[in-house]
Amino acid sequence: MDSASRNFIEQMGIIAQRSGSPRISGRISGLLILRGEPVALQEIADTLQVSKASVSTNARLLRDRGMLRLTTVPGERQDYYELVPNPFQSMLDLLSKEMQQAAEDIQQSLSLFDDSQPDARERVAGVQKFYQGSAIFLNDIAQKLADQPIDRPDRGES
Amino acid sequence: MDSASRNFIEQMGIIAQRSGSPRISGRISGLLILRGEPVALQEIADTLQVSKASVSTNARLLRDRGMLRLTTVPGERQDYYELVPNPFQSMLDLLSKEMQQAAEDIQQSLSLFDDSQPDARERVAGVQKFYQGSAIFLNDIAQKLADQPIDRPDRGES
DNA sequence: AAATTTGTTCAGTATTTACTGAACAACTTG
DNA sequence: CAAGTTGTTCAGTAAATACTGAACAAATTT
Repeated sequence: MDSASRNFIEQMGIIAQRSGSPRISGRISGLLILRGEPVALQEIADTLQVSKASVSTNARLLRDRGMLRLTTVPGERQDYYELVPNPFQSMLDLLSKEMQQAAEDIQQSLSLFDDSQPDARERVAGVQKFYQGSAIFLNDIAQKLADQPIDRPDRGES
Repeated sequence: MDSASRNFIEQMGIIAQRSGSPRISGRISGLLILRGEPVALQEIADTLQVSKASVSTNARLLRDRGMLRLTTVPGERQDYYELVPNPFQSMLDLLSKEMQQAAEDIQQSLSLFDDSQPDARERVAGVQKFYQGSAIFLNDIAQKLADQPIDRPDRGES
């Protein structure tokens, strides 16, 4: 593997880590972005020089976030992973859902306040609005992103 | 302190933790949102039942993020912390800067690719665009948020 | 200047998280 | 059905992070 690719993969690992995800998950994304086609689990492990246990765990994490999907190859027994058509849209979709969750948690908390401290209640309501609004905004961004996929030009379905 | 307030503070702690920040930093934000006025460092520590060392460290973290500011009270020796007028705008501003940083890191990485793998290079460029675009979007959201502060109605300056 | 107040830093600890190797389960092939 | 392949789970370990108490520094008061 060339040094530019290695650099990109490591970069993606660092970015993942900065945003609170396991470094390996970022590296996996990086590798699959570079490849642009399905890659076998064992090959991912070999290329990144990590255990297949880690690849299994982190690939599932990314799958749960909707960024990867499992594919199979006729006549092959191995699992292949590839990017979904618009991985970052999926990422934002999930982020939006998390913000929505936070909004609901605060909404719940807000309902516990009585009228004895109207100002505080008002400010909590403001926080709730922020999370609610952010969830919506993120959703909007994800929508706009749907028009400019980052992985492959196009591929059709069946 | 009433149970609604305690609940909100804990909720903010959990949300902070979910997004990769120390739980205490979330609790401090929560407390200051409820209060809506400057609170002394020692009082924060007492109220949250954590060491003042933790409050000192985490308050600085929040200050670095632009969410809190240090204020002083005439005739008082203690440090007082309060929310800035629009704490969540500040938060998004910083998030935007981080995305911008990621965009630049990938840009740097992108420049290392030669013409031998045009497709991969193209996809990396797509990732770069995503981060770049997200940084801009976040900035836009922050701007819109500037109109609806969440802490106090208004307060003037001097 | 001694005593007091107050915030920060730092060493140490506890907790959490990431990762690995090995055992296992499911499945396929001979 | 024995042998081989492949992914997952789990126990254990290594590494990172959060937090505390204590020492310290800076400033104020007596």
